Amino acid sequence: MARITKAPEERRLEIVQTAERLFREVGYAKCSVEMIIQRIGIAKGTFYYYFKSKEAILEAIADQTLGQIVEYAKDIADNPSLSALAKFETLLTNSHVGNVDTQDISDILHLPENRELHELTNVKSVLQLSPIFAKIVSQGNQEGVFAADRPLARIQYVFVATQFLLDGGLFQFSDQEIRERREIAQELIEKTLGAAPGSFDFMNPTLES
Amino acid sequence: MARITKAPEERRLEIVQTAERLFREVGYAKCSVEMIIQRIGIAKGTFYYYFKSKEAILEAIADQTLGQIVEYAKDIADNPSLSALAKFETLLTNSHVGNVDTQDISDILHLPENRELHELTNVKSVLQLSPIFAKIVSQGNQEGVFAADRPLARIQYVFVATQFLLDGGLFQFSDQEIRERREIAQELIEKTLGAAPGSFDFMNPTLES
DNA sequence: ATTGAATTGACTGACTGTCAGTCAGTGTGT
DNA sequence: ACACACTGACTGACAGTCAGTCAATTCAAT
Repeated sequence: MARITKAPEERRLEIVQTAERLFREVGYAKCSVEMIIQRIGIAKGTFYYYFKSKEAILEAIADQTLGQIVEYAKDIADNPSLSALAKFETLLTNSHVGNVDTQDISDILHLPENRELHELTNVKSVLQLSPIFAKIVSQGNQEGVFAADRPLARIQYVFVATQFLLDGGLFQFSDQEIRERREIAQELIEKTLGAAPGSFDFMNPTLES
Repeated sequence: MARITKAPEERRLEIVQTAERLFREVGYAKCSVEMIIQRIGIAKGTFYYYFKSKEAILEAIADQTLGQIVEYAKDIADNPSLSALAKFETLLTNSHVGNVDTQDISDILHLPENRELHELTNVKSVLQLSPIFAKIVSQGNQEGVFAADRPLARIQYVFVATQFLLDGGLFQFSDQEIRERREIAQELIEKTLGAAPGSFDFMNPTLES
């Protein structure tokens, strides 16, 4: 077959992007390496030249996505002109923080067959994002809006609960159940951080359109 | 080969038990159906005569274990001579409730390669156990030791956090980190249920041996 | 400067081994 | 003679390997 060489960067990206699209279309388990390489038009060996296993590329995709989110969160957290509460509002309402899934990738992750990847991503996102949130909590302590010792442990607790309970597919809750649990989440986050009741009202907008 | 026929019940149990032990020893993914049947001395077809897939037996094992725990929890919850707090203490300290894993099966579940099963079990245990806990919370409300509306949603929130955060392998925390997070957990559970500070001291025993 | 030999590293694809799952058929108790 | 437990060779699919190919790059000799 005609041999086409590309810059490693480019090839790697090509493989990642194609794999990502296929994982979304048919699910990780059902997507064979064969499918990926045929779609691109490369040989089996090329795939394994870049990735040591099929799982490795999955992690690469997840890490890449999470990396973008972490970067975004850091930007917000380090912005000196925002109050702690404003930072929380930005991170929790806008954006995909607290919900690892980019719009694009969320479908993949919520397929039942991708449970494993999903949990992996959830865990990683908690571990990487919680220190950033903890920093914001410390800022809030200094501003006097929070009163929370051991910010990291506290943030992790509520983060995990919110992440795993409210995040997409895991618990198959109805809209009503989700709404109720989000209200509880707000109350508990406020209590956990020692914030005034209502501080996190943005989590439960009363939609009057 | 010499053909040995057994009562279906017995055969089924034999398969489940052997599979359970092997999953523990080598992990679910790395344990082939071949291994299981060779250990027992049956043919491939026999395995598939009893279970429609490899995953099916995994679920059977998980369900069986969870079933025992749920039954135990129900017994405690329905015991009219125990106070709500006593019930919580029994369920949270003794036993494997809030930690699906039986001593025996916990090793399997915490192998990294069994992440999928692990999450499955965690989710199922939350869904099945939380209504039981919610009942105890209602009892506590009547006794005046708790003040918690929407008990189910509340319980699920703290349950998920505690389960996913503190349970075994997921977050690879050190002993020190676990201890700190358990203290936070106690505080938040008390706040969630509107219980007096210290009500759940049994969660963090000061060990003076 | 030009040649061409040596080296590198991206790339190939036939091949291996493994495994989940199937099925046509066999033995056994009632 | 019937049904039900059981058999094991077989299939198809797949992840991963490896010996080798090819083109670009480097560099030493002319």
